[in-house]
Amino acid sequence: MENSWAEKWFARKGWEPFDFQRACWQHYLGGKSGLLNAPTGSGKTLALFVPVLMEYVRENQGSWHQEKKNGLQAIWITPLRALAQDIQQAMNQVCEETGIRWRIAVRNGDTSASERQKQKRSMPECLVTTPESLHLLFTQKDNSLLFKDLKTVIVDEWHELLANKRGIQVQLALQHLKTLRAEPLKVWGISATIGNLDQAHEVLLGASAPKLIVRSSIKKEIKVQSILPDEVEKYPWAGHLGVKLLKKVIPIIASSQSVLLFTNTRSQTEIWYQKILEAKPDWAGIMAMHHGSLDPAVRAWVENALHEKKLKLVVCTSSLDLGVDFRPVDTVIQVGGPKGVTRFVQRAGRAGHHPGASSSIYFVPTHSLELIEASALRQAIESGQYEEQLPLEDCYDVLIQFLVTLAVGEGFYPQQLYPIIREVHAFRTLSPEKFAWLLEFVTVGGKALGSYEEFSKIDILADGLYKVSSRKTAMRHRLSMGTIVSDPMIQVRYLTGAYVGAVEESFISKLKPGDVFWFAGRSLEFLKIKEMKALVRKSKKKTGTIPRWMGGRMPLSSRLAELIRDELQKAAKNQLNSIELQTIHPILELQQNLSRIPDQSSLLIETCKSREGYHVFMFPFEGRFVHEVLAALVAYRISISFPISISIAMNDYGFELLSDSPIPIEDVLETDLFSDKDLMEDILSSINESEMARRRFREIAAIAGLVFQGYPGKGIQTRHLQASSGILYGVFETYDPDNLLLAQARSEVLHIQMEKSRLQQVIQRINRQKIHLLKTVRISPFAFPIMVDRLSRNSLSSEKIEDRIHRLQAELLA
DNA sequence: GACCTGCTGCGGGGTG
Repeated sequence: MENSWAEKWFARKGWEPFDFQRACWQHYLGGKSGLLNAPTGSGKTLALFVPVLMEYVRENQGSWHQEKKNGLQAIWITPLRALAQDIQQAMNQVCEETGIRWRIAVRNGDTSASERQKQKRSMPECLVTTPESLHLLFTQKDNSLLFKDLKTVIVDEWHELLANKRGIQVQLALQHLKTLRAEPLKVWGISATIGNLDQAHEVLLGASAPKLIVRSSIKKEIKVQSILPDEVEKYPWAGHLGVKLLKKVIPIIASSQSVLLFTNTRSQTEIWYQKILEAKPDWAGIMAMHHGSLDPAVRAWVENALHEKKLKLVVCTSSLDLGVDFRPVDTVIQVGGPKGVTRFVQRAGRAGHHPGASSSIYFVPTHSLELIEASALRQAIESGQYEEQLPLEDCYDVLIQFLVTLAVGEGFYPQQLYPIIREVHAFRTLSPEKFAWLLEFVTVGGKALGSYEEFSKIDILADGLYKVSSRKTAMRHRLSMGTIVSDPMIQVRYLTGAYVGAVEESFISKLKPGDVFWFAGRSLEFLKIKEMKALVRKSKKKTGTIPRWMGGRMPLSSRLAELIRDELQKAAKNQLNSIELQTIHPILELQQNLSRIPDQSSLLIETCKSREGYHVFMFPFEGRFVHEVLAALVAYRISISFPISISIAMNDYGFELLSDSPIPIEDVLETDLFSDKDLMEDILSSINESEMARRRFREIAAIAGLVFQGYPGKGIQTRHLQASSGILYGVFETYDPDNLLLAQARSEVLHIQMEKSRLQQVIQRINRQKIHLLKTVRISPFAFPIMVDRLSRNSLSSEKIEDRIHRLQAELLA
């Protein structure tokens, strides 16, 4: 009977609670922790907020009208600031309608100083916050008092945090909060569907926690509709823009109320925005653009206008993947392969955003082969195959930051802290020796930095308490908390001083005064750099470079890669059971005639001679990160026996080796080109590992608080970041070779950058596969995009500089 | 002959 008010309240609203909501109530009131798996827009916030209230009412003997202030009862962690207000509103509505007097407050970077003060005097019953802001609370004076009444922590969108360092922050925060409470703390995660929900549960709640995953039975129907070119033979074989299908996209937008058009890159967003505006000038006031380099104020305006149904179209990047939960959108268009099933489903879910509604998404291929990807995506959705989000481990940078956080706050005793850290999934194997190393590092700067005062952050007080006493250290630490390290950005402003947005410094540094570029939907002429700002004015010129940013490269997920190989297998057997495969048939036929279509049991290798030289193409279909390493490995192993210079290129489908002399591929295939033997050694010899580790170290040094990075988008203070982290790297290498942060940098190169485990699986797969080595008379449709990729950029090369010069000389003399 | 790229996320407080 104790949840009767909730039932009545639902009934009064004419709702029927979903089964999963009831299940959450039951488990929650039974004192359990767990993980909720439900699609967005299905009422998952209510599923957990309502039982939190129920418990409160129960503990107050049914009286919820009391005036007595209660302490903080629940913390709601969200990865996005933009979600906080929405959650707060939804909760406030529940409280208003049920009459429960709860104060629900938001605390994040937008929270004003006065609001912070207010919260300090008296905490609300429920705090909606980010992982970073929660950690900032731990640096406050007497902060443990804030949490004395805490009963619940809910981690929203856990799948977004699980696989990155923010997820480790969440793990650390949970473990710490548990120690502040005598009563057991209830912890619930909310997650979208991912391939490893069990693991998501374990990481959040601990290996020893009883497994409790509540799955909603709500099936979100997702319809995938590809926009097909009229004549696939004439559609580009390579490329990434897809604007040739603009004519077919316009009518879809025209007949919709509000559309989100997702692209994969910021420059692609700029281009599509321009092209649509050219085609439909009358949409000028009702369409907008949204990506990470735009002025935050513009972005906020767009989000708001979307909410108020003022916009017909927003062209965007992943910046709108999340955070439009409560915004009305009826059509979603995806331009280009989304590279992963989860991302695609996430985007599709932006449309028809309420229980029961189906979502439909239009897919616009940017080149012909991408149609295979569309077909694979549909298969993935039908069979429910999602990517896994793999948790990170042993991130000492995050742990160092946390140690300083605790020391800035109330301080810690190492012998008490160590077992607590060991309870955290990411550090469950942390040895006492390593912990001792970390303590030495934060107190005296380790072996290398001992003489520098600024690296001796924590003092050991007389009673053994580890505490930061320097106010300057404390302040700097608060300013640089968090695990997100941005690239150096430079502001773009008009001569009048008006702010346009921020672009990577590397882009601006390539421009000459007078160059014209498109940015934020405007044609701008670059004038000069002044006070670390790029000054521009409006230009009438319609042509110009589009800025390129230095974003991520988003390789094809291994799940989707596997499904693409499945689709190829079907095509090879002529089972064209999707409209996409039928459409692309002429190209597949050409591939078949010139070469062959690889299936799951075979690896296709093509060789070809052209004016450029001798090509070898291999098609593992494993995504560009893996191909990059694989290509370097193969080139290296060839070069051991045959001293020829080889340049390499790759895309998500395969890679190319190019040389001016014939590549003896038959011979090297016989010598176990893909052998497991000495695999890692050969890989490390074939790539510039130390340079990669050095670059990786930049982020680690920033998170560990060794270099102060300032704020992103605020000038160019970050310029020296690479330099100073590079110096530190060198110092550690020489004077402190056992430094755990160096080891971490190398491990991140291997596991994150090169996807080591995936690489090993690929090698194993290739060794099982039958190799088809074919000589083609001209470049095949599969090989063409890889070649284009190489032509369009100066791809990395295994060729030594001297060799290249020699070759160029020889060409000149010939 | 076809082609010309590379995402997102966060963020001071104690004292006078």
